[in-house]
Amino acid sequence: MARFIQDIKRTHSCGELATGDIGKEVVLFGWVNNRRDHGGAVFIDLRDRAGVTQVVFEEDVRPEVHDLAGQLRLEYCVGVRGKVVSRGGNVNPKLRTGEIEIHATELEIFNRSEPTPFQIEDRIDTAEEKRLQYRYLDLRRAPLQKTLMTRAKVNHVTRNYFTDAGFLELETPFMGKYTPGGARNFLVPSRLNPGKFYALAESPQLYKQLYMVAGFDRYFQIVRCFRDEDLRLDRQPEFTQIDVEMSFVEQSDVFDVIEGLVVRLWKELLGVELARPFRRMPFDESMARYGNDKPDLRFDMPHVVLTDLVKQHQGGGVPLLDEAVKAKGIVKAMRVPASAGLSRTEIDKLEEYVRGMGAKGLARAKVADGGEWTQSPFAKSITPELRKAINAATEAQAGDLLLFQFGKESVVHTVMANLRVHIAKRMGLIPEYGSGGKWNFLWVVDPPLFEYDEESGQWAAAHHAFTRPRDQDLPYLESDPGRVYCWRYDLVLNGFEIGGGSIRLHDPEVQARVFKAMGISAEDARSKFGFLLDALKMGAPPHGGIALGMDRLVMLLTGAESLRDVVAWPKTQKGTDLMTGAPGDVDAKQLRDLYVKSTYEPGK
RNA sequence: GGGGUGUUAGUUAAGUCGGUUAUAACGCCGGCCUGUCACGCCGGAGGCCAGGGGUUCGAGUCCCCUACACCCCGCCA
Repeated sequence: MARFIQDIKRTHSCGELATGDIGKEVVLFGWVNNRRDHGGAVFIDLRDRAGVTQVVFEEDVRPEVHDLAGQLRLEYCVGVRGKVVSRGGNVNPKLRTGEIEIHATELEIFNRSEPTPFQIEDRIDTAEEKRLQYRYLDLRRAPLQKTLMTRAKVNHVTRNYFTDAGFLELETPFMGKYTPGGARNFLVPSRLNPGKFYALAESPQLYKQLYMVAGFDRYFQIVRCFRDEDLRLDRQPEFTQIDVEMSFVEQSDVFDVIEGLVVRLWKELLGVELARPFRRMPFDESMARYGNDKPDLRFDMPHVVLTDLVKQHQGGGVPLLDEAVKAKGIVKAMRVPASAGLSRTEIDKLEEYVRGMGAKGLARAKVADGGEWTQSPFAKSITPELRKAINAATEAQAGDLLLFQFGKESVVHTVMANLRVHIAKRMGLIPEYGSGGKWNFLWVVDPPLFEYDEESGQWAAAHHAFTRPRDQDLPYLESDPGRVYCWRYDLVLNGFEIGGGSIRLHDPEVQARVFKAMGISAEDARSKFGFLLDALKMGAPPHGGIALGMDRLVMLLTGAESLRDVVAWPKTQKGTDLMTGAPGDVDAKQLRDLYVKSTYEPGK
């Protein structure tokens, strides 16, 4: 007797049969997506990753097969043999295969299924906690199947693109030496070297630069990276980067290559033709107008920096603003057009929202017909001159609402940046995915090389210590590090940073000066980065590169709301895996073998 | 480290001012049905209301603590 799998092989997927196949005998394998038992006839929607096909078991054709079909329940895994038949007048327009059905002559139940903890439907309304606990069931759903297929295709297109362009796909170690600065590393104890630890690579940065020194002048890798930092909607502790490095290039060469990739991805995955070149914006402008270096430019509603205006007017009669600028803080405002129609209650809610981000409050002013302010803590004391100047600077019209933040620069930027997006969402300025969508790509360029770290009182690398400063700024490296700008760039899409890179420092002399400006001694630099510093001294070519966040690309390509929806097996916000229970305990012997002892005391 | 939201059948939710036996839909179990496709009809089972403590004559409901999940700040060169 012929058996499924051994003798009866699958002939088609559940997503491909159409009227052209009518009359064929076919074999489908899959899962019971739905059943409708009418007594004399049993209808089964059979599902695999390609789609769904209706199978009919009729009592008067094969009574024993019909009886077995009566036992079928949701998610049973089965094989079916039968004939493709036209549905005649019973077409189901919602199914791709809805013009045909299979009249089954044979059925095998490969495996029954207990009732699943949640139903496998396209619509996802199950708590994420439950979905993650049974991720293998969650992944049976069509939307996640589609997402992972998109992910596979992104990998495929990327490999083809770079390989065609003469790049070599080369690997780098995951287990390396800990280097300070940057993200916190996951550590791996070394059994063979008691008391020593490997660090899991937070990026292949140093190795890819060394590939350049070695002469592999065009490198790429689709690579996992590990960072032991707190998680977010768009941050997982292990994530995938499309990592690229090139020799003998300047910034625009990197942009050309990456724009080419992105254009190809959007065309092949979405059929969308993107315009090139992508827009560019200096870092300082991005901070001033949008409060961060990853502005969502699908809508405008910019911030206006009022610090200088307030200074010119000696505080303009408003003690709070005066104090803020005297304490070296900044003052920013944002004009919310009257059309937003924010009620007083809604504005009060906004105040709660910004307090959660460290704001002390949310000063506001409603602009009246003559330009006067109402509903504002400033209304009584502000001088008409400053008020008029602010109205002019923000282009405020009657009915508009002005929102203010003042004080510590970093807080003001963060609060205003989030507020801008928050209000835009409420106003419906951000189009839904798939609604003709906007793809606002942006290169944020020319950031400062250093940022001042108030805790240590030191200038620290804003990104990493191997970024090349602008030649014209080199004279200020010692005298005024804050005005040294560099060849670093971020690629931003719709408010998400999807990539970042730089032209690297290949000149050992400048490198030494950068370390010095950062307060890192030559000995220190040697012990931490000696191998790279040596390499730079041995004919290192001018080089630069970039890394794209592959997970974020897929998230944006698919319209997913969270990185967890584009990662097959994601971690929770506390870094746990609800399915396997990782991270878990290990026994004492394992720890002894590794010369590791836990100091953790529960409850402390 | 900090701020916020949430946790009620297997799942998703409702549950009023603190009041009697905690509802519904889907799923599950039993029965009927040959054209359904969110099939339909009849019947049934299923709950430590996250856990602990408190207030009260009485708590799913009010208060406190804990756990877990999510969102944000810090952090993420």
